[in-house]
Amino acid sequence: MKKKTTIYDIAKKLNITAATVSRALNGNSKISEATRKLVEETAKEMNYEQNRLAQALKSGKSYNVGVIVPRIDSNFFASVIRGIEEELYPKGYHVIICQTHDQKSLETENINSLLNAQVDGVLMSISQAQNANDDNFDALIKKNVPLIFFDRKKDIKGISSVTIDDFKGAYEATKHLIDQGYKRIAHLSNDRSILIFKNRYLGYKQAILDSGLEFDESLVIETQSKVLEGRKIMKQLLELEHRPDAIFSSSDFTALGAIQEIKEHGLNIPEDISVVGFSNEPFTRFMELSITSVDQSPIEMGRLTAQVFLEEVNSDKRVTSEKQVVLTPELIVRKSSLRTPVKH
Amino acid sequence: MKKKTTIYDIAKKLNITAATVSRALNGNSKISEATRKLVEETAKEMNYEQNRLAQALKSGKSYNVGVIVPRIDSNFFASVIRGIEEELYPKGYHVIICQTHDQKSLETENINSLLNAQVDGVLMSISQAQNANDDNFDALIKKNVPLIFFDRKKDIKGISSVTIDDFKGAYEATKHLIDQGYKRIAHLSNDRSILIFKNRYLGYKQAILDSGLEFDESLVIETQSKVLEGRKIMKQLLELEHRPDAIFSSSDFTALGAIQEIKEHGLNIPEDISVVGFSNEPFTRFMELSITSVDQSPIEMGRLTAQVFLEEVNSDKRVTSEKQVVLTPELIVRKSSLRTPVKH
DNA sequence: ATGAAATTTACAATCGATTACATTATAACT
DNA sequence: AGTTATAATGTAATCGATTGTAAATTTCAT
Repeated sequence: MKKKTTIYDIAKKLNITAATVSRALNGNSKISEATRKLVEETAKEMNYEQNRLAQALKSGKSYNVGVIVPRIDSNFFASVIRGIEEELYPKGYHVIICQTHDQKSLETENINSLLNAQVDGVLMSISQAQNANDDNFDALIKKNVPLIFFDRKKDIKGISSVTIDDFKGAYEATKHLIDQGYKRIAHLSNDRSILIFKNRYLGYKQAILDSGLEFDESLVIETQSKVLEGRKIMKQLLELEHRPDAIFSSSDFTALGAIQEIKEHGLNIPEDISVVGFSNEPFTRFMELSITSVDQSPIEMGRLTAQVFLEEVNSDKRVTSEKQVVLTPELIVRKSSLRTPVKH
Repeated sequence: MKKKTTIYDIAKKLNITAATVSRALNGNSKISEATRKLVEETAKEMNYEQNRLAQALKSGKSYNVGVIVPRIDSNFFASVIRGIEEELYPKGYHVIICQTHDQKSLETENINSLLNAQVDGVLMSISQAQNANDDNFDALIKKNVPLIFFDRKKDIKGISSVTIDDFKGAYEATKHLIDQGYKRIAHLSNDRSILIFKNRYLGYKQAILDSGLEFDESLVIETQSKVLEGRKIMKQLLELEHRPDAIFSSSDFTALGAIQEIKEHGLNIPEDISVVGFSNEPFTRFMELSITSVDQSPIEMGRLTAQVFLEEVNSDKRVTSEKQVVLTPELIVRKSSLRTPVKH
């Protein structure tokens, strides 16, 4: 590598001190207009670029933030990340993305690895908890590294978060099914120690109770957000003596699996069984049988998460006033749940 | 933040020098077993963690590498990244992921931004070129920062790359269509200044020529890898006087768009028109009408790319022997192109 | 013209880890 | 015992940028 020009090189060339160069470049008010201009020009001339590592060492800030998500090949997380980048890049931050693949061990590894890389903060969506302890976050909290949850959060005192109103999203999705005349609505849930899934479950339950339908706990099945899991569960449901006539899934992926299984059994959607997903993944729109889903405005979520981080990192006070931002979800009705209007 | 313990703290506690601590921790052979153990123990005791920034400054290595891709919400790129991470994490590297969204300007921005962050190398899949100049890479090359292309490459002297044999993949896909009896095969191409698209085009062309079919340049359409673009183009093709009876698309996304449009026109797949995509995105398998596609073994590609990087970065010699790794693609035949065997 | 105030720039320490070189302690050998 | 080889540790410079404090220079008023 060609050796980079440093402020010392500039200083030598101009017969001044590195200190002056540094101040000139940083807009320190104690520097005369004349030298500032001179310095800036020669800096450009010599292709000077600030050595971030040196600056990081001095300031204690790396201008790197870690983003931890279960996976990046879902449109939802990819979009959140995009939102985060849009907000953080202009401020000079870089984003290090880590995937947990929903494994607690990888989550731990990622956190340590990010701490080791001296990140200025961690924005994360937690993975499914194999067990209940939160040692993972302890390391972050102990070191006082700003931690912000988005979407999949845990309630931890003092930790900010940006989420959507999952209860409301689930409630409206379920209500939509009820309004369409479906009576026996199953719910494909997920690990309910993660709040979003708990809230989706609660929203579903409340909608059923509010409508006077019978709530049947046996129609709530906990599974993972994977197509094949959806198929497996749906198969079981279809074999029930009194099978459901609608599915509200907490994930688009399981919803997709369910749809495949239903078709394979020769049933029609939405005539025989209706399906609603969650997240508004692009494929829900692109399917021939487009899937009704709940949009979570992921880019907006990413932007907000980044903003909360910036606020925290820029507040010199240790006020750590925890902030809970909650977005409103939007139900997108598509073919998979829309019964053709009854013909007279 | 709690102040971290440094090697000086350890040194003070043991009444030795920071230098000794450093050497002990780094396994320098000039340190006695006794003090080494002592140092290691107290380090653990005091929760010592190496300050990467300081080390980076001293060594000139940041242990960060940049990965630039058009987007991360495609399974292909997400998987390549996963492969890269699997290879690089154990070696202590971190991966900074940047998206270009196929915009040249963002590509430029990302490269500069990564250089500014002092990355030790850049692994990238180039975005569509709005124009022909390669100034983007010049900055990297000039600074002698290891650059490695994967998948979407440009031929630049001295730059290594990891790709698949796109020609072969396209050839076999097209041959498969010909073998199925299709005679008028259109090709949805993409910016052919990017080699993968050029090679897919050439493979398609060669397969047609080899089979004795007539090659019709007007059946080759250049478009972008988006569902809606696929629809648009397909609409035009269907309006042709002598419309194609098969489509070989260089992208799964345009293939999907094409399929939607074909169905909307009341035609049957694969009876009336057959469709083959490229990349083996998960949705190609999950569709009710599963889509024939070409698998690119993305995780393997990622791992190999990372390996090539490690080789380059660890070779103190400036040998810069460029390395071209080429993987073999695999055609996955599915419903969208498989004619039911003729019944007698 | 002279002292005080204001402005500008230089000096030197610092962030934490690494490392060439110097120094001390220990062992070995004649 | 004396000399040398060897092992173990210390000293101090270095990476590049920042910043409190000191010093130099200029400006201004009298």
